[in-house]
Amino acid sequence: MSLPHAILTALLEKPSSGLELTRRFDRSIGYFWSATHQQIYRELGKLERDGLIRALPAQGPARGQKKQYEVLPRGRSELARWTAAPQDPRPLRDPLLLRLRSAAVVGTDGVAEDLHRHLALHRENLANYREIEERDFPPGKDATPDRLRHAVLRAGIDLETFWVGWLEDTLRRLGLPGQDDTP
Amino acid sequence: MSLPHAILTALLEKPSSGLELTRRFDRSIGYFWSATHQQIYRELGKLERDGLIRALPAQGPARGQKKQYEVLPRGRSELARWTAAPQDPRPLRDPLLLRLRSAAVVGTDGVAEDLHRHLALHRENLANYREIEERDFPPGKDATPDRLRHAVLRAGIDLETFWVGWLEDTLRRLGLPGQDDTP
DNA sequence: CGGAACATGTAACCTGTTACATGATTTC
DNA sequence: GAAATCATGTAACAGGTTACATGTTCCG
Repeated sequence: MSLPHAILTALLEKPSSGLELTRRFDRSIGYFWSATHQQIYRELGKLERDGLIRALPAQGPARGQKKQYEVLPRGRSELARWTAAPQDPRPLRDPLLLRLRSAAVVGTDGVAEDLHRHLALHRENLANYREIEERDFPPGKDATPDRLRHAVLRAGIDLETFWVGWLEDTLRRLGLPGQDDTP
Repeated sequence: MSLPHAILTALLEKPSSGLELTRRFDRSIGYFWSATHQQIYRELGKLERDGLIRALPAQGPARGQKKQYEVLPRGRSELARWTAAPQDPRPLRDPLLLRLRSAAVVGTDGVAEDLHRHLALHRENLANYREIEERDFPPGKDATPDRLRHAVLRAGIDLETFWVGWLEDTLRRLGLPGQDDTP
């Protein structure tokens, strides 16, 4: 439902090949919409067949040859249509919360260790996002597109902040804080 | 990957029929793991074939007849195994953040209205969760299972709090706060 | 008896995941 | 010329969504 629109957005920001897109989905775009290269190639084929994007002219066989894509007018208007249309917020679906609920029934063996691991990962993400914020959004950049991209990054920062705080708190309340809960 | 374990948890908390499970997935469990009745019936069949749960003895035809399920020992140990096993945090995948990023490219038409709608929905959820907290977790309930369930609810509350704050902030920064941004 | 609500299911489809296949280019 | 890396793809499967089908019980 959203992958094609993620790809259209990425290609409008900068025309790319499949592999370049994959790389970008491992960095900036992937921070809020992840995708593997298999998904991306499949979707690129579909978008091309539907006339929303096209491959820049290239000769020779397909395999192993770089293929650059760009968005066609129909692709841009489809993206504009999707962006303007209302959408309901997706219900939360988080395995970690489910796991705590099941731990309330079958016991907490192994859970605290994994919460510590998650905590470390979220701290890493948070540090990473903060670096990006300092680098890409110094005070003063005020055009609307920048404000929108900054708002998206802030969401990432605030969500990671939430996880770090919640995990610290939960570990403390479980009485199994381990050795490194307040570094 | 997690639906069967959500169902096992729910059935351990209280043996239920398919429809009762569906109802519970619309309330408490669904707050962090949503599922439709079609998914649930499909999965119940699979869990029964695999010997993790069983239907309590009932005669007559299947259609239209209530069917109560309970967890078998193998089901409980599978749930315990899953709960103890490490899992990586799922990468974020949020259509609303993607939409803001695309709005940075194709324009913000229609976006602010929908952000207001989301804001109202998140405020409702938040009020709902706070009521549940007051009702189900008065100060003093301190057994570990309660602390775990309370931690899960706190995550819901904190996440909704994040969304409300982020949406208010984003609407303000976009300069399109509408009429009811600080009620 | 007829309609509403209860209750269980089937089928088709779409999206995402995992494992593997294949050709091209670079590097030693 | 062998190995590593770049680059594009295929196939099979798992999980989630949407639409529909069917029988039962309750109530006026």
